[in-house]
Amino acid sequence: MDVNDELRASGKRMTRTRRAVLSVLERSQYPLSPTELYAQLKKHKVAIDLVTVYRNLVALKELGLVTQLELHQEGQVRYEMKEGRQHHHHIRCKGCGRIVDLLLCPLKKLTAVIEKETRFVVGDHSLEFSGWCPRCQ
Amino acid sequence: MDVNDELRASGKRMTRTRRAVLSVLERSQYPLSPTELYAQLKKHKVAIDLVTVYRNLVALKELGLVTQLELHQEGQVRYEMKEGRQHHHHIRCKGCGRIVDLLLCPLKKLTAVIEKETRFVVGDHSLEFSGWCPRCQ
DNA sequence: ATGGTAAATGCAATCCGCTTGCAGTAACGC
DNA sequence: GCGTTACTGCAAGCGGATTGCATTTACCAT
Repeated sequence: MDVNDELRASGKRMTRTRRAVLSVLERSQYPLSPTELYAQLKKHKVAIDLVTVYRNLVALKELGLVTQLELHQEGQVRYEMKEGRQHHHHIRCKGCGRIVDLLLCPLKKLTAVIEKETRFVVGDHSLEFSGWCPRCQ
Repeated sequence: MDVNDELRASGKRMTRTRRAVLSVLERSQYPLSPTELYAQLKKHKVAIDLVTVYRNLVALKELGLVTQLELHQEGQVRYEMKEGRQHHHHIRCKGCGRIVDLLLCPLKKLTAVIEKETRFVVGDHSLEFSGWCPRCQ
């Protein structure tokens, strides 16, 4: 089932702007904020309103095609394509803002411990690091 | 060195409003957002401006007396007294919003791994869980 | 291919958490 | 007490995100 079919399957449509949003997200090496995504679209001469960017991101998130993340102390959200990538976390440089993937998640076991101790059913977790990248140290 | 001395030591003062902010934070069983803190103060008939709450929280954070945290998908920050408590994380119920302390942090070793792999110097991390509490399941 | 309908869009306005500027107030060392 | 300067309140402002509404557009049924 390709993206187009997934959209249709939940009553959504593939539009000019949605295609453009997906395309920029797919090309990006790091998670984008709505504003950054908007800027990219402008640069590629795509006529689109910032509001439409926001609404498309919400739609794609609902569909499970993109992941929303909130980096520590950034005050904005970011999105990245899910598309086959496994669950992972990020580290952000306090100097230059560069964001790097961490290809690990150590929280499987911990989740079980927490569920036992708190009697919560654990849904999501959020884990983000910040620090200084090699260049900014 | 008590709170009063700590304030003076960094050129700050103990004021009526600051005392009230500290008092509410000390009494709270869970981390408070500035707005919640403001509401508590109103309830206790403390005349104070919301801006002053914000500014006091910044000051107390700079002094290292309180910890600021950002829970996943909440869109606001929270503060809790540091006062002898060890580093820990939280879980938040998606139903009722209740916040519970998790008295553990499994990230010491992981931090070393990350530093080796990414060549970042890791500063902070943020780890928050969300799920469903016993009552809301 | 075309017409109907509901999703999607653009624009303006609005919300909400938080910050800033500034003039007046008050803490506290002398 | 007095003077310095941190602190406060009020108003205004800011940035990210959301909402209302009239218009446009995707796409299914015909």
